[in-house]
Amino acid sequence: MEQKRIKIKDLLVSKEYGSEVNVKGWVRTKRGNKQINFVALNDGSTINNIQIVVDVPNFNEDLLKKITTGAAISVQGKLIESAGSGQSVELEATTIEVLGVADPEKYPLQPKKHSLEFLREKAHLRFRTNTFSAVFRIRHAMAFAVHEFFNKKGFFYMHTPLITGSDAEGAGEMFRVSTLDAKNPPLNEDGTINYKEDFFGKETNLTVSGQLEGELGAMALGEIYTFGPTFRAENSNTTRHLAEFWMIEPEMAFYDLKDNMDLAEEFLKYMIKYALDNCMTDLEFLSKRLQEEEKGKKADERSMELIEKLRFVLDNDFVRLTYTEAIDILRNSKPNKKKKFQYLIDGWGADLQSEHERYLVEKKFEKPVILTDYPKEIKSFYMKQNDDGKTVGAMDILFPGIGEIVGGSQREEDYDKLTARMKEMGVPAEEMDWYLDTRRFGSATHSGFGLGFERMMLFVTGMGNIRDVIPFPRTPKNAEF
RNA sequence: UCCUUCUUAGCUCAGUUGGUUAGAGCAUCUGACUGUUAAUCAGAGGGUCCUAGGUUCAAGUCCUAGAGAGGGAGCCA
Repeated sequence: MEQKRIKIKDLLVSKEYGSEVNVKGWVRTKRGNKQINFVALNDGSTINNIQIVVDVPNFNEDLLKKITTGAAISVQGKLIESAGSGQSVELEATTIEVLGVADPEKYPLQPKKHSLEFLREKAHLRFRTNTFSAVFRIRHAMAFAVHEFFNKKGFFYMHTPLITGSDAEGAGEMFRVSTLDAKNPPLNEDGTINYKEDFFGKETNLTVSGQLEGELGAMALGEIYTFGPTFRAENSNTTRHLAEFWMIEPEMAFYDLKDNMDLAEEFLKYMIKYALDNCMTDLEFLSKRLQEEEKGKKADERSMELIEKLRFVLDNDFVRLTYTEAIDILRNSKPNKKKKFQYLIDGWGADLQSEHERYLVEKKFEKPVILTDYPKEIKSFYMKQNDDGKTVGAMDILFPGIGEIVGGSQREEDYDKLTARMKEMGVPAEEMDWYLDTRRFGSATHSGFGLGFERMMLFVTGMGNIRDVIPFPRTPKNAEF
């Protein structure tokens, strides 16, 4: 009689030697000789494999031939203490069933190391590798940690729309949503497209941010957060941009900028701690992988060991400084004086380039930095205008190796100041009447921020390319699978 | 979008100044081996040298265009 299936993760810590169990999974490797075969089997529950010991004379030769890398098999067997070194337990097979064969001539994943670029082209199968199964188990844990953190704090998870009728969010190029015939759209008399005929009777796009809707929720429920997909049609080709990514956007009534920073720092540390507490075997694997990869580099070019890096961020306060202070530090910095920066800092007002952010985070302070109070000219219309008339209550959190991971602000709560700023920046107030109602009726101090989930994933897993921390990346010219 | 590097076997790569039949490691297959750990050893099969033009007696190698990929920059999360 077939036993109930046990997951390999549970089996590996089981001490019930002699018990009959069933495991199902995918073959990683098979090796051996005419008398004995060893099959490394993985079912995705853990990065570790169970070693199946096959006494060859007891099995049909054709059956054993079908057990190749990638095949799905079901094994009935006896759990025993391993006779070899390298694992503590193994499964002595009594019956084996091949559930699905994998032609070794055609199966793309070979029992050897593959490049991340190659696996990106095989994104539908890369879950079956150690690296990607580790990354996506951690991704699950991080998503769970997001909800756990906010739920514990009494925040409400709010679903903001993915299709938006507003094009004033001001966070970048948008993807049009339309059911009109692209070849023959209905036209107005002046030749422009008549969107009154479209599905929603107006121009609609995929959301670039749930923030504005999130503010509506916060100004009633108190503290809310969103966690959902976000779409940007920017032609960005970098290791840290996606056209479709997941963003977490908390929005809190009665929080000022400092409260906002405190929450963001606590949140980031919570996620890191969650990974350390729950994903250690996967982190250890990724750390080892990273170190192998960096073996070729010089000692001073190597990054801090992954787990050490996570603990370091967890144990240290983030540096907090204003934009103005940052400019002073940068202006007097060695690379600026020696003209090593590509963009030299000479005055106040310009946006920081990534070389400047990297200097602050990786050279000067060597820990995460929260920059606040940016010039109003380089920030969005909804940010709280400071009393100096020059800066706004913005805060960006910069992480080593990643750059900007969080962008947030205290929101402008004053109706007159907000509308004046919208006018200056050409934001159409008529379309935003619903948003302005929060300032008309019961306005109050409130703040929020956005965290790019995949950027957090980059940091926690130590992966170098954002395409490798989301199952099916969408980037310019690429929407496979 | 800009700058830059790359595209040769299933994978990772080598291929000299333009010159005979394009190589290696791994993977695959076959064989050997009674406990292997990326098993080991021996052998075999495997090529649209990214695509299209061009220069030349002769192009994987030089030139032009295109496609795709990596890295960096900008935009940002």
